[in-house]
Amino acid sequence: MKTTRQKDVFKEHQSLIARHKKEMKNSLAEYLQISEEGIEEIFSAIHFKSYKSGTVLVEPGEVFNDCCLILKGCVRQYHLQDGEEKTTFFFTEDQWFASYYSTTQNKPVPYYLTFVEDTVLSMMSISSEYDLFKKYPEFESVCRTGIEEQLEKYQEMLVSFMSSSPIQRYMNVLENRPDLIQRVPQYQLASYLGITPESLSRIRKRISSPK
Amino acid sequence: MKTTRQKDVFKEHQSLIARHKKEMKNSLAEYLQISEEGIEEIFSAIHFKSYKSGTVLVEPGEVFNDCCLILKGCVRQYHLQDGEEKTTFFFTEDQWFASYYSTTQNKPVPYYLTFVEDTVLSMMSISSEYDLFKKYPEFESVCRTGIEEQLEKYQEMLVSFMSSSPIQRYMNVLENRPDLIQRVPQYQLASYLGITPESLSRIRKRISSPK
DNA sequence: CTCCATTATTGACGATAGTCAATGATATGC
DNA sequence: GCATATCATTGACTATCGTCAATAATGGAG
Repeated sequence: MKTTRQKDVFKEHQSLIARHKKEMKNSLAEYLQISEEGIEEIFSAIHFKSYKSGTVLVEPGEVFNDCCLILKGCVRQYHLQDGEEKTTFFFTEDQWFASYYSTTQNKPVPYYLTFVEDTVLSMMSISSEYDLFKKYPEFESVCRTGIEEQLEKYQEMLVSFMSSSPIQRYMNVLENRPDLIQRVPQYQLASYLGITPESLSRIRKRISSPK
Repeated sequence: MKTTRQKDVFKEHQSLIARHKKEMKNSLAEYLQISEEGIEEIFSAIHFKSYKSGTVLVEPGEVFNDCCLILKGCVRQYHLQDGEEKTTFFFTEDQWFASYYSTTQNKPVPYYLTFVEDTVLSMMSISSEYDLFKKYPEFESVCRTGIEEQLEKYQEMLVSFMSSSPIQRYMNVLENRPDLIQRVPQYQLASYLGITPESLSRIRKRISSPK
């Protein structure tokens, strides 16, 4: 994006959105054995939106009502602790996030969600999701399966984090999400690994020159 | 349980199971607006079982097919890493666990589930769960909500673990799950906090005598 | 291109964690 | 109740991390 003017980004995103709209409709029709109108109704609840790098999607104190899927870009979740930013997640292409708790209990989230890059999201409000669940049990089934997968993924992340050292966690990112190291500033990656930027810098040094 | 003979434990568990059966049927009828027969069918898929402390529920290499709710007792999840036990979860009363991944993909789990205490579980095989979902969308709805809650809980645990130091994690357990400190051997708690038993011992000392 | 703000690296030092070994305390089985 | 295995604590030492401060590199804005 470095030398690309915003206008171009926007244009690029528009065609990307058009492509994804088509794909998504096809997937819906493929996975759901329901009427054409049903597909239309579900599809029309999905919104596509383009965001500029550095902007904020949600911040502490706000209720977060949407389920978001990343079509392109990167979203960072973090909160402030004693004035320090603690980065807890990086969401990238094909990952989704939501806060059912915030929506159903009408409670503000305790974290920020910001865009690390120019980003394109598809999103559905959780209240329409719930309405559609009632109307189309098959849709609920598909989403439930997705939630089960997500649950298992977070369990694994927790297990992995709990049972490894900072250096192992860094190697783990190197292996499983190598793109992150390019996409994300190092001080954000550091707190994502549960350490300080200085420590991460030294870990990288240790790895590159294993004397 | 120390001075209780196994026969007594069993008897105690039998009456506990009887009580929970009644309660659970009532809850089903309360939360699900479906026919009497539907309630019966769902209820009959739930099994109640009593386990002795120290025994194993699942071990690496086995496929884990049940969704388990703890009525009484404590289950520990751990795996071996370089010959070391890494404890990753303690499940206690009213908590549930399952591995949808293991069941649906027919893949063995990579961890042990063992009983830290004499334990009573109610369980449903995930395949019957899925069958019942098809037949009773309302049942799926209720379970889906439970899974959403669980997902959010694990996200929060991960955030909490990532953004705190060993001593903060210990204080966190002291605050949120004080019973664990009594119920669970310290070396297991240590690896649950991501540290060695020696370090936990020193942390406890630091806290008790803050010179 | 230059300037300036932000980010990354390095150094020095104290605090904490890991490791290995020894000793105490506790539980468990016989 | 005693013997033994397991678990918890302590000590000594090393490695790593956090902190604070200084310097170097990077990247945007104008």
